[in-house]
Amino acid sequence: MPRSPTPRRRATLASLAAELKVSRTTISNAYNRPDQLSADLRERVLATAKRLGYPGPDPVARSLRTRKAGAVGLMITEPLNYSFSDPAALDFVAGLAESCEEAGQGLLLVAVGPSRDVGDGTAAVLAAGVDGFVVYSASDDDPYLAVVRQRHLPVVVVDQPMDVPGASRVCIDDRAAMRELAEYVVGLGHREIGLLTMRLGRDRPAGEVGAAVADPQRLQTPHFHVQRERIAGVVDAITAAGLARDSLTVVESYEHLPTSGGAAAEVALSANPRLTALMCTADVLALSAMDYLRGRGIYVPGHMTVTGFDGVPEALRRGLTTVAQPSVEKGRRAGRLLHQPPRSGLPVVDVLDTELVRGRTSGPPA
Amino acid sequence: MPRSPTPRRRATLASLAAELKVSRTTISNAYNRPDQLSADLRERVLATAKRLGYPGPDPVARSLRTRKAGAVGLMITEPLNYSFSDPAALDFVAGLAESCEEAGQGLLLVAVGPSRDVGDGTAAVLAAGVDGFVVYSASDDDPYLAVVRQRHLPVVVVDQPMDVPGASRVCIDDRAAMRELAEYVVGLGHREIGLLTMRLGRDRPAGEVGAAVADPQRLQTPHFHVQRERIAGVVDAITAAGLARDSLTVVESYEHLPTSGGAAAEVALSANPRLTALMCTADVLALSAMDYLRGRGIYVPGHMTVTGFDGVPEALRRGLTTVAQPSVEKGRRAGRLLHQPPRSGLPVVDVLDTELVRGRTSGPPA
DNA sequence: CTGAAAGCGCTAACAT
DNA sequence: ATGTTAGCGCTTTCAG
Repeated sequence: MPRSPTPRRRATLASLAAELKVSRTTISNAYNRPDQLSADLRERVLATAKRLGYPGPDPVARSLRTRKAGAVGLMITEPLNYSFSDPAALDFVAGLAESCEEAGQGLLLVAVGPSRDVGDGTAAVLAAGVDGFVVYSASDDDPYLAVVRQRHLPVVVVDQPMDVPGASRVCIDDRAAMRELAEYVVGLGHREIGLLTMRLGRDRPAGEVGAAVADPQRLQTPHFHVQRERIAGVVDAITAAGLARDSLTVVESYEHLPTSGGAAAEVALSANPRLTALMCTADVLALSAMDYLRGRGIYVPGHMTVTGFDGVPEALRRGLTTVAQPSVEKGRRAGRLLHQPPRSGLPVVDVLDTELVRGRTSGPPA
Repeated sequence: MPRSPTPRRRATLASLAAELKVSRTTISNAYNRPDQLSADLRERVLATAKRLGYPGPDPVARSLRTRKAGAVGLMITEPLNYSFSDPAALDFVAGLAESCEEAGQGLLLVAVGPSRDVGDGTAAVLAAGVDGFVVYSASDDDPYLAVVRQRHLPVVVVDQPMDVPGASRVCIDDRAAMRELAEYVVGLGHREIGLLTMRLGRDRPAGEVGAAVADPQRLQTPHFHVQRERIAGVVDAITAAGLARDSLTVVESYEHLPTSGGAAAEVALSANPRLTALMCTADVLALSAMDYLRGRGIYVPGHMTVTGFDGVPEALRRGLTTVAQPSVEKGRRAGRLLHQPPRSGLPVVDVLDTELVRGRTSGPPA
């Protein structure tokens, strides 16, 4: 009569070996190197394993021994549930997931809400059993980034920050892309332009909520390289066109909510009612701004030109003028860089192409 | 002069202990139980750690010892990149991620593409260092599910399959929800109804591609409980209304692509041109079907009633008549069930509420 | 093809 | 408050 399939003490490789009166090596080989033992013996091992309810070598113990976790960690600074509402971020995750799947690796989403205390020794970033990290769009001074770096694991950065020694980076040329878009907008004749951007720093100025015009000082402390570059791109275009710097009204959104774009648009328009174009550093911002404008009876592009950035499906569907960037491919590349590091061992910077999409939300000023 | 921050051999807890001439326990305590040693000593430990580039206790070794991985695995049968294109699945993941974040746990996306060989000992499911699994909508006979169960870890099932011994389950009453929707459609006067459904089995009938009418035999072998129940719900309504069983044309879509709904609609309409309503077991199917219909000049709801299932944002925005289910909440509950198992230790079944959404895509037959 | 020995890096009891 | 002891479960040389 067969023994109970669930012995009190969970079966281990050792107990299986004892049961079969063979060495642990043999059991290990049965799982990891089938060619190292007779098919017959292997068969017996597997059968006994099933009988004893042995699930195969413990992944954690194996990881300890082999120094391979079989997974990569994805560090996102935003709360996870926000990231899941930004289609661009999502596409990125999908691309990364795809490359992990190909490589037979797991993808560990690391909980790095801004709320969590870094000092906490149990921080998930520290606890993650992974072979490397992908850092998605972190601020220059993200404390978690420091923690990740400390672990001495391979790191691939996506978008930002720029300067992580030893880390490869996948990005686009944000400045050039935004400049091209701004040149197009300026070329249409716009002279009073609003620029709605995401958070410029991890902090927010004391007492501020929602969105506010970013004063020059705020623009000097940009902890997010990407936003900085995109703003610079617009300034480049404006300057090149001989316009005054103050034809540009920059509004920073502190929150990343579905309605943030509308709120920022409102702030921009009350700061400068003569705006004829709203450029946004993300499609989600632009789409929300459009919803807001429609609610106010301001027609796009008749009364107001609106542009975005990212080229997410919904934006393209709605004809938004924007810069399309290959978010999915970013994810794939980031994964690949981790799974198959460059032969040289030196970090690489992978700059992907973007494309200006002239949609139906831009036109000459009224 | 301080030593090089990167010694050839990576610093370990033991080497730190040696350096400081204290026991390993003390170092361990410095990280895990700050209250167990003098603040002073702890300070010294941390300083030396920094000097030696010691990143803190190795997560894998700690996991082995404590038997906690600090992460839960999410097993999705579909390829990951598909899942990232279904908003309902995505919402679910977002909810799960949220609850993991709350619990300070990581979320490991396990690569379980249909392509991977289960026999492969390196299957990611086996290799995942996790404390439990969430199984999202797997077929009754999913081979990976068997593998997961073998690991003797806590398992929470979402939607399906029904019968996983020992596993809690989060679900909705698919049959009742679909029946209510079908009653509404029948109540509008429809007598020839098409039902477009996702895959009914892991396999597909030999030689089939795209979509095909599901014959009675195929309807007998439903490896997906959810689809089965939803179909049953429609049949319930039809039967209750005194209609013949053959007023219903069931079409099964074998692929899960953005255009699958349209393809299935085409199949349904050529199988029975007199259809006046297309009910779909997923919003993504319905939305695609609507696109198809529009392309053919078939107006909704004038010429054709279309209904969906899930209540994803885009569907609600487009006014689809559908059943809204709380996908995000499903994810949260699943996570919670894993992180805070019921006191009793007994598996629970958590049936969430759904809501019939009477949109603008349903009306009386032409 | 199989086995014996030696840890991987850590923490949990249990002293002291 | 700190140290000692004893593994967690596995893989990997290296010999037979």
